[in-house]
Amino acid sequence: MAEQPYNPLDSLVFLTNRVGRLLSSDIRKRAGDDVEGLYSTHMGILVDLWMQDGLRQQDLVSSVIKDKGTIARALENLEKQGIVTRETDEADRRNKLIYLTQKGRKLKAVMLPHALASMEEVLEGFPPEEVAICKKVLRRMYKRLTQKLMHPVPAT
Amino acid sequence: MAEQPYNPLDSLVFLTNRVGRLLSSDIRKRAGDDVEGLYSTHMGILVDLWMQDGLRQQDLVSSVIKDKGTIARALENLEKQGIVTRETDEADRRNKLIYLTQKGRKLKAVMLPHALASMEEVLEGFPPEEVAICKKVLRRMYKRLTQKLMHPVPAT
DNA sequence: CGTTCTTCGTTGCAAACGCAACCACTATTG
DNA sequence: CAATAGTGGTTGCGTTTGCAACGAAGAACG
Repeated sequence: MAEQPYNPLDSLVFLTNRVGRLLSSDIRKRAGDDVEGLYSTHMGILVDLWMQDGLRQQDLVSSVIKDKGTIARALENLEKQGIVTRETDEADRRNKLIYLTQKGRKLKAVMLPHALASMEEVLEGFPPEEVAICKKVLRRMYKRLTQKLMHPVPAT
Repeated sequence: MAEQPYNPLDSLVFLTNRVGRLLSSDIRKRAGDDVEGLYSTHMGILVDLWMQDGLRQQDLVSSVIKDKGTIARALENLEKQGIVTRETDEADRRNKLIYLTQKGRKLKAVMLPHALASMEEVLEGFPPEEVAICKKVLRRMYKRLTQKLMHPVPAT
């Protein structure tokens, strides 16, 4: 079999994964004590709740893309830290609705400057219109991938 | 304090992390049994070795962005599976050089079609020139972030 | 209604992870 | 060339993770 030509640097799978990890890691370093005890799963959950408070636990599972058990225990942890509360949905008692506490909402204001500072440094000197297109493409990919997750295409 | 306006969908940290995870997850599903027993850390290591065989273990630590212990044990696992070999570098006996076995190289050919199929589906209908710009921006970010990792800027 | 099927959250378990302490080897300095 | 500092890899420990089995609540069907 011929050698497969494949350069990961040309692959969006590789690039998004590595850049994502590096950015998270950079922001985490900047934040230092501000994120004491907050793991990447916790951050993922928080970001979702910052977008929309009161999500169902199941929404977080599909959004953060981790196991339900993992999310359950991460929420348990966040609840202990006083960052979120979990309430049974009385309209459908199977669901639990997750709400940020004041402390949880405050964390957003704490994290934001670190994230902005990191992005500014990394993107310095990049043509803004190219960055805009990059975001646009990623947003479209994100949308399509999450939709696919909801309605998986049966094997053909 | 005023409410912080922040939409994660505008943030490259959020987008790269989520899209990266979703793509990996999609490819993993497609690959099925082909990646039996291969975790994300393993895949990260393999991709690096596919780019350049015979890397030092330390190179993998900084590239995959995981703890040295984690990489050490992942390599131990891959070695047991007969996918890589580890040899002490006689030029500097502190280093260990990691080489793909034939089985390890073969995995590249196995994974590639899954990755390509996934990307094709996700990017269907996207303007190619926009995708190209997206990759270009990510590549630049990747380069800058890894360089920063090697030569961290002292706190100012 | 009662039975069955599905969805959502929890829990037990083994594997993987990050952190820190450690050992082996090399480089640097006097 | 001896003493010290620095780099690379391993190992122990507590925590997190994914998987699978389970239980509780609602939906669908007769």
